[in-house]
Amino acid sequence: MKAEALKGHLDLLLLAVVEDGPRHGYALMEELRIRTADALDLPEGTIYPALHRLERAGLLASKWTEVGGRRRRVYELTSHGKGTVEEKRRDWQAFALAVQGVLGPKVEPWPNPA
Amino acid sequence: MKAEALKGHLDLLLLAVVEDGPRHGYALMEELRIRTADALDLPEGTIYPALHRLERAGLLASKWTEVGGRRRRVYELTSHGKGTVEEKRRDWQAFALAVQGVLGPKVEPWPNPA
DNA sequence: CTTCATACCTAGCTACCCTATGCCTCGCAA
DNA sequence: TTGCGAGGCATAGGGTAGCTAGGTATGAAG
Repeated sequence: MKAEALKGHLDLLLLAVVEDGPRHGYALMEELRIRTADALDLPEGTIYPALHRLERAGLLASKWTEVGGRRRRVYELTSHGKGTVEEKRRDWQAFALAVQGVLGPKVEPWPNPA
Repeated sequence: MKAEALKGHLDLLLLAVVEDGPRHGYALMEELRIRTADALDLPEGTIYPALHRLERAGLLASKWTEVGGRRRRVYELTSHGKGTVEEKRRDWQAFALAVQGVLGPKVEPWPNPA
């Protein structure tokens, strides 16, 4: 997976996971890796700055916690973040549909679970 | 459509269109716009440098033509480009599937034409 | 006691898309 | 005949954002 591919989509991924419940950075990293079967194995230098950016943007809020002597910064969606994640979902769908449209009928779209 | 969303995927889009037959830059621009119903309306400053990059990388080859007093640079896929576009298609599918997997069952995948 | 996993941070690099601008021709309208 | 829009190409410069590589610290396992 080329690095550039992720650009502009990472925020959505992080927000979407946090949407399922508060998470700390390291857990987000792990969860992205597992939910994508190692397709997205993002380094810490990607995750942490992104979280800080999202917090600065008011989409996430964090608080420090202590678990077994280890400090964790736990993030959760703000109300503004909740709106934004839905917007970004739609943006992704539009983008993916556009790309798929250009690629044409040669490719198999992924299976429809419906 | 945020600008960053495209990063790392433009090459595939351009190669995929040229795969359908030789095209010049301006035509590629128009075709991307039309095939995506205006979802991807890319400026010239995006298209032309990308084409130069792809040619330098040996994926495209160009020749100048003259049509109605207007010079056009027409691009076509090299054999190396043909291999690369297939590889990039697979990369895109893997990436899109990964993102969709993270987004979870909340979103409707696009309709399956099959 | 060393190593590994957990857990956080950031300066600097790099890739690449976009803005803004410039150049040229043709066709058409004022 | 002078403008102007569309067609057609090009590039310097800027901004964004992910990654590399380095740092700090704890707890568990060897």
